[in-house]
Amino acid sequence: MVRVRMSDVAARAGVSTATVSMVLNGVNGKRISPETQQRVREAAEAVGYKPNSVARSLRTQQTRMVGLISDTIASTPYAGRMLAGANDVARDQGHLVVLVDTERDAEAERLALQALNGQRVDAIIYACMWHRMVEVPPGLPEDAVLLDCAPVTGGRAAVVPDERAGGMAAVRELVAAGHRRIAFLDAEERFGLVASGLRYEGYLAVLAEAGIEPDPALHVRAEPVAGGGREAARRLLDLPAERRPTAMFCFNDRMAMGAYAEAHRAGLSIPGDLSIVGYDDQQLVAAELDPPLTTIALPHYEMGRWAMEVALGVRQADPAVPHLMPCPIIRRASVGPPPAQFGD
Amino acid sequence: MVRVRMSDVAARAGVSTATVSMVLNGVNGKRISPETQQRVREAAEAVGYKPNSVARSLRTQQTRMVGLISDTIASTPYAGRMLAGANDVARDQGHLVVLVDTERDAEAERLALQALNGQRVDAIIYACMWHRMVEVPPGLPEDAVLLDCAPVTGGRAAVVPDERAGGMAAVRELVAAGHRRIAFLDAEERFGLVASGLRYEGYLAVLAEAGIEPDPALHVRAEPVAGGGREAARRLLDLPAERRPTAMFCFNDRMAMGAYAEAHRAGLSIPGDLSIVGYDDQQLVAAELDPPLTTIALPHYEMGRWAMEVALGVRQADPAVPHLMPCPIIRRASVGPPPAQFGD
DNA sequence: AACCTTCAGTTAATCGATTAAACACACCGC
DNA sequence: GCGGTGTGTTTAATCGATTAACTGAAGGTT
Repeated sequence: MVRVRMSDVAARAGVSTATVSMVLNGVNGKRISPETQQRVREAAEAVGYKPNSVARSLRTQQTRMVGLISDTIASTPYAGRMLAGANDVARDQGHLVVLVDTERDAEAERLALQALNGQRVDAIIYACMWHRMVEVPPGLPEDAVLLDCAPVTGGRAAVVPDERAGGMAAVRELVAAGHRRIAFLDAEERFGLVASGLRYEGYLAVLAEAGIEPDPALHVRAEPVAGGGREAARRLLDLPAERRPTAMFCFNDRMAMGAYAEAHRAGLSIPGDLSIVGYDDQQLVAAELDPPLTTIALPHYEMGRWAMEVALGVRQADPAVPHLMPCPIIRRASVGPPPAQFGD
Repeated sequence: MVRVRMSDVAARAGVSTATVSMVLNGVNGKRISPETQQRVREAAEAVGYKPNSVARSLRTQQTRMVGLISDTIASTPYAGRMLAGANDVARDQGHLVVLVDTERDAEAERLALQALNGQRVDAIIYACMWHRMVEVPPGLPEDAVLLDCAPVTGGRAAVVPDERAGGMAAVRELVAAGHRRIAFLDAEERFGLVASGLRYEGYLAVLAEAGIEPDPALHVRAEPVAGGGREAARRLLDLPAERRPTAMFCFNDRMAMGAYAEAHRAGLSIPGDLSIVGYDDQQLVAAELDPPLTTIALPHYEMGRWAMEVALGVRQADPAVPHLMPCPIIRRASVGPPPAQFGD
């Protein structure tokens, strides 16, 4: 791996490095004769010249690198989709992404920010792997973009999923199928999930628009994992027949997985006896349940793209209010009409 | 964000930039009086000096950045664990990781390599998200490290999971519980998974060491997803009672998920009537099945660490042969003794 | 007194590009 | 013959650090 410098190209082409630079960068204000351009290009090709971005960055004050600080890359399967979205945009714009995982540690965050600042990255994205409200870490540049989190103080470009609309889409799907007794298997409040309140708002909004009186007994809370979903489903199925739900909207796909298990135990078929909608479109799971789960997808890829587009100035953002990214419904096979005795 | 240069610190402390550099970098061969050191440090603190790594890199010819080329960050939930391992080591060594996703496209790979080379990263890791044999892309430096893949031609430092040992651990667990009729729910050959052959080798090796004659009817293949697992399990459970397996070793957790479903349909309890072991320890799934799945974990985090350690020279690797990373068994609740009538 | 060491720093070259300003030359008009 | 204009290219400063080589003063030796 020999290092070829611009001066090597210049020497071979019999010109100065200035000329080489202008030719190779296609500087348009300057006029270089076509013959010289040709010679320079051939020389560069011949010696296998590859520009040294470090030197270029020093001079131009841009590194064409974007820092991506994330609170956890390891522990969620969604992280990849965000990274992919951000990465695709970065690539198209000729940028590279520098990834730092801070594991939600304030000191690590400080260090990361310092390192990225030292590397003079052109922009910074601060990403969370769960939709959260965050205290913006001190030292985060004004123009940093927040991804899947919103600043408690406001005033930063940020993108989060439109959880309320997602909740509405889920419940509308059930209402459209004819259900009127629709349960919401929510996460317990102690987990402090902002998604929980918003999805519930969506749930209530659609019931209202459909003229359905919400039944408090159908809003149950549990741990947002399969076990919790199972337990919540059991409580609902234990209700007297006339108060029992014909459909369940689950806070996430894992709870839906638990609800499936409990439905099977109770001898109920899905969607014949019970319809279920999840949330997250968790890869390797939602599509593999039996029957495949109708769910609301979290738009991680799109949010990753959005954040990178704003970071690189391809798109403008209003820092006053977080951008709400739509959560599309993924229709599979877990929703059907309510059982006959409940039909109308 | 004012840019403070070293010369600003030097001016404030009344010394030259050389002195500032020596003090701040703790160059030990050089002697700077304690008082001067003190003054320099105070000046640096006062003006908020942060070194410009771009300039430093240009001079020292090291960037303290490592390139990580991956074939897909988006589509697998394991990617995060690899990244986390690599990232942790990089951080401890004062390095940053630059991530590029090539989506298995040769042209994108070429571009990525060129970009990383241009940025003069100190090392390169080439990562796959499924254990594969790969053609090393042209232009990949000699000292690049392969992660979760092995070069078809050999000769590069590489790390892959020890699939054979993992298969052995899985089957030993079942043998130890008393099973003798153990099925292997394998992936179909057309998927070209190197893990498949190796896990099967492990399966056969343990049967041999336990003195169990392998029954070809118990080696079934299907698509390595839940549906495939279900179908494979059905074929096995349809066998006449005396040839039916009492335990199933599944190629992956998704197939195990299908096997669970089929077992329930057949009215079999796990692990009372049927024991199951998976592979992958897929997050958000293996632990959430009911009962929680005993499985073999893929050591993604450890492989990520190993690769980064080798890349940064913290650890030596033998390029002649890929390093085999152990796959630990994760004991949960899906393995028990065989049903009484099969006991001995 | 002449010479050598040691100490505490400074000077200046260097890394490899970019780019404003200067320069050389040809051509043109009067 | 002289200034003006255009063209094509070079010169040299610059980005912000690192570091080998040097300097100048103080102290020690013979």
